[in-house]
Amino acid sequence: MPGAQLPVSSYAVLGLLSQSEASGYELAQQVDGAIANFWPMSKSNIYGELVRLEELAFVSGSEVAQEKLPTKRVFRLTSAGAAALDEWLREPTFRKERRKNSLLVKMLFGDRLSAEEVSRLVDAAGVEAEAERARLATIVTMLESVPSAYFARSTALFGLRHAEATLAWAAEMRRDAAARARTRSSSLN
Amino acid sequence: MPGAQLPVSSYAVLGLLSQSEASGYELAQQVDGAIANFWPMSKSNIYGELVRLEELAFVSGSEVAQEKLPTKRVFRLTSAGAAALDEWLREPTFRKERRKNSLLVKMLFGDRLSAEEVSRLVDAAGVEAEAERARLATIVTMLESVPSAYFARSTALFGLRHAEATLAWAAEMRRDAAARARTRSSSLN
DNA sequence: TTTGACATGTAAGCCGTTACATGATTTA
DNA sequence: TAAATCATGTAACGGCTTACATGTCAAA
Repeated sequence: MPGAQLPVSSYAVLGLLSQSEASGYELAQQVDGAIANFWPMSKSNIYGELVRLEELAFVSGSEVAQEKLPTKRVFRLTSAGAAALDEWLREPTFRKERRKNSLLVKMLFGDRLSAEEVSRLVDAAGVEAEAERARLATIVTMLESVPSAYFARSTALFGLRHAEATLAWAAEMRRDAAARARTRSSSLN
Repeated sequence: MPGAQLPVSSYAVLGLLSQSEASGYELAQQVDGAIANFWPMSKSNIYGELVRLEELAFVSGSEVAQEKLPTKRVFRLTSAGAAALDEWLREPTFRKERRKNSLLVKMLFGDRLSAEEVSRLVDAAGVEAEAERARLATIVTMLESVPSAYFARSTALFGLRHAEATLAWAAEMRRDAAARARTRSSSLN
């Protein structure tokens, strides 16, 4: 009876709690810092997961009073939670995530647009990808010198390579569009 | 009053209907053929969209009786539907799709795994990416010779470049893991 | 004095999935 | 005779989002 399958968000929370105990509020901050790049979670989502995980006894929360600040509930991973996390981490069979990409939906129906409008879409995607590329390149370089951030760096590197792929694609699209414009205008003459 | 924002799935259906009228059943088949790579939709999803789009008068359905086959409802795009589609297609501001990737969640917590277990994850991702690469490379090449499939090819090319990016990343991870194993064993001596 | 950080949650609702339900016809 | 294709949908539910609700304290 291997653990009931939980949403990935559950394991993301378990993973964070495996590094250090935290309140829901603190988890939300941590998510924005690291995981959000490839697994965004809203505040409500996190609080909801904590309820679920506590019912499963995968985490246990205890109130911690603070001076001059509201009392918070700090959660820590239980051994059952750690076992569930590790089991999931080892599964190489990540259910195939269908990557949804509305840019490609637009591209597919590019026939309905003018060449200029298509270019605008491609350029916008390129600009976005370049920003992402620069952002991730910085992070990857920074983490290079931090041995303990080996795995964090690897996730950023994945994003970097994919941003580069998008840029390469955009460049190819621009070249193709130019070539297309030539053959089309010549066939019109 | 630019159109109320509909889910991307609505526009995907409108896009397909802009190419030819079709029944829900036929749309489901078309989705599996092309769009599913970057915007999968279930049968129920499609039927649901058709209900919504018909209420909005973006499509209109009419029953078509068939010999020896069940009657079907064939939908065609209305001019209002075409306008809504084109407006959406032109928007270069695709709301940022959070690309969710559970592999990266696992990688981020790679510290909890042994080097072998991490390798297994990376290898599995590599195998999957290679299959995807090969599949898409074939499609891109095939569509190369079909001028009318220009945009379909461009979507496949995007997927191809991203599969290559994943492969490149996996290769880097393997190299890093090897280097890491060396420095770690030497520091243990 | 108002804004922002700290802190926790509920409510409503959308998008989408899987499973279920039905029924004729064709093919193996 | 069983399975697949054609054809349309409903039901139930899961995951997640946004907006709402509340309240203290520190800083600008």
